[in-house]
Amino acid sequence: MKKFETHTSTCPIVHTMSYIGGKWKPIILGRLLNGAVRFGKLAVQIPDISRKILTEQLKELEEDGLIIRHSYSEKPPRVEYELSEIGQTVIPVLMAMTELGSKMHEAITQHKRSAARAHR
Amino acid sequence: MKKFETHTSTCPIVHTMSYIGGKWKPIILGRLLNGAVRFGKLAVQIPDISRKILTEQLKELEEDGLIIRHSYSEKPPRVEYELSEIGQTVIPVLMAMTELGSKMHEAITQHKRSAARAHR
DNA sequence: ATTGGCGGTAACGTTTATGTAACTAAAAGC
DNA sequence: GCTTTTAGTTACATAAACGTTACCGCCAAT
Repeated sequence: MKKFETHTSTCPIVHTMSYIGGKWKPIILGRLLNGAVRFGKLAVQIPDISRKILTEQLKELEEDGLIIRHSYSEKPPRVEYELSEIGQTVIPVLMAMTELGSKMHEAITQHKRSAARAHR
Repeated sequence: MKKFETHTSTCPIVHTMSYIGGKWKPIILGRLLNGAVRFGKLAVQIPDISRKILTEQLKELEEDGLIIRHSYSEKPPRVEYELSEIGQTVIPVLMAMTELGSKMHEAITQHKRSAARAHR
């Protein structure tokens, strides 16, 4: 079994969280799973994110090399983002998180109902 | 292939992040993989977390039903935390994150070196 | 020359997460 | 009833993340 190191600067989990953690990065990455998507489409598909934050997160992901930015100088300018090779490696984690999220959410909702019932 | 929903309140990834996201929760959960651990030991094993935050995060994990708190009224009081059944379900994600973290960190470090070299 | 779509940036404000220091509770042994 | 150990809590402060609003730069079509 893998070691779960403690020392903050060497723990692999800490690294993972620093690259794909935060409120929006996993969602953005999830949107790029099926190929390149342009900026405007991302903004529409993730309605609750502000454009500023979207730009910011995309820039961080690009700096870390998880995504690639393609800028086409066209009639209306077009900018697309797609997963890089490094970015592809996060797919299993995204899948595991998706898998877990739906199951766990039900279980926890259930758990909280019981807990609420219990302390009455 | 799984759907990666967008709507913030239904996206499974968002749920996952809300339960095990944040700076410390994945680390704490990682420490509980091999069975119950007492409060003091957690504090020692995760040196950079303050006791207040540790308490706080443990309480949240307990409220969500991911961990179980056992309090023994003994000579020096003893409190142990262990993964619940729900908590066990996050193990695959933790493993995937660990797996990813070490590989990706190297790749990204490498990538950033090249990027730095490029813009000189 | 002006308008409209796209992909931003700048200045500023708010919220949420995390941190520090000092204090408390409970029980066993003396 | 005082001390020691463990596991907290309270009050306060700081930092990191996120959000809002308004504006900029480019180009093609009118």
